[in-house]
Amino acid sequence: MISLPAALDARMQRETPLTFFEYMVLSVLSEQPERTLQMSELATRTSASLSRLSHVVGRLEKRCLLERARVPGAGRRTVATLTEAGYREVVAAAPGHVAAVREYLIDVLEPHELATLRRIGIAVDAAINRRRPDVDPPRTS
Amino acid sequence: MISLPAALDARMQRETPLTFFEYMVLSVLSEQPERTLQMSELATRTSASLSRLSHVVGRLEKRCLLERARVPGAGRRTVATLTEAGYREVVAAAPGHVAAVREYLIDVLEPHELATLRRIGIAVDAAINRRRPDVDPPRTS
DNA sequence: CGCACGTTGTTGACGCATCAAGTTCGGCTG
DNA sequence: CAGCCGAACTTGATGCGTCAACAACGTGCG
Repeated sequence: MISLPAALDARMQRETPLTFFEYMVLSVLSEQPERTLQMSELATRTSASLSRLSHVVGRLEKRCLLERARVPGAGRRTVATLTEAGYREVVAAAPGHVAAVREYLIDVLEPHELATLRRIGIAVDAAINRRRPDVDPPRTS
Repeated sequence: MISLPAALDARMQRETPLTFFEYMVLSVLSEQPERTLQMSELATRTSASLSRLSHVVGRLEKRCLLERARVPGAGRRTVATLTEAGYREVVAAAPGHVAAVREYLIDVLEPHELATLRRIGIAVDAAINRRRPDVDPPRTS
């Protein structure tokens, strides 16, 4: 559990100019209808805090892989949209990412082990979010 | 896999003045005969790079939780030794750490799921270390 | 006997995550 | 309709991890 994320991240950065998390962000966007998603929605889908996402999106914007735009007349809502360059970047990176995950995880497990791992993930997530259902919560105490 | 380490780390830092990794370091030391271990050995047992360990040990030393000492006549060998204060710190932190791991992982799993998870861990570790058996390798290319 | 090399650690610079504070909206309430 | 509150982001400071370079120490080879 400790080694796997580190190993994946290390390998990704060797083969592509993308962090694992950056890849997740771009990847989620690429699957969206207009390649566009609101920041807070993007945050929950990548299981990141809004703060972290904002920083990362800021960097990705500087690298011209996506763009931000305020949604007028809708509070402070902001959407991020994948650019053409960003789309090409994800597409180029995808095979390597998939291969890494297969090599380190999927391919070394029996089908029933994978199924169990899936159940474990769901159970653990539930346990974590039971008393702390929010990421980046406002200070209530 | 992504959420669990973050959740554990967050909870530890709320309840104790120790990072999960700092806890591991102190904990490993506390189980040693003289509460003493060589840096490189400590690094492998905490699955960290020597560099990372050196930084962390440096900080822990500033906080007087352990001490470093060169071993004369043995290359550049250095050993870290837990102080009394360090020992008290681990002992105080231990129950919280154990409780957190139980709450988020152990207690939400069926025994057979836990057993499978164990096998998964071993398989994944093997896959990761197959072609990259060294941490912090010298640049050979 | 000297020096080149491998081992073992340490250090500094840099990048990323986190936390707390600030900002900008809309909506509700009195 | 005025002020207040919460939602949705952003920003800046701080701390940790990583990488590459360096440092210190034996050892074996020529």
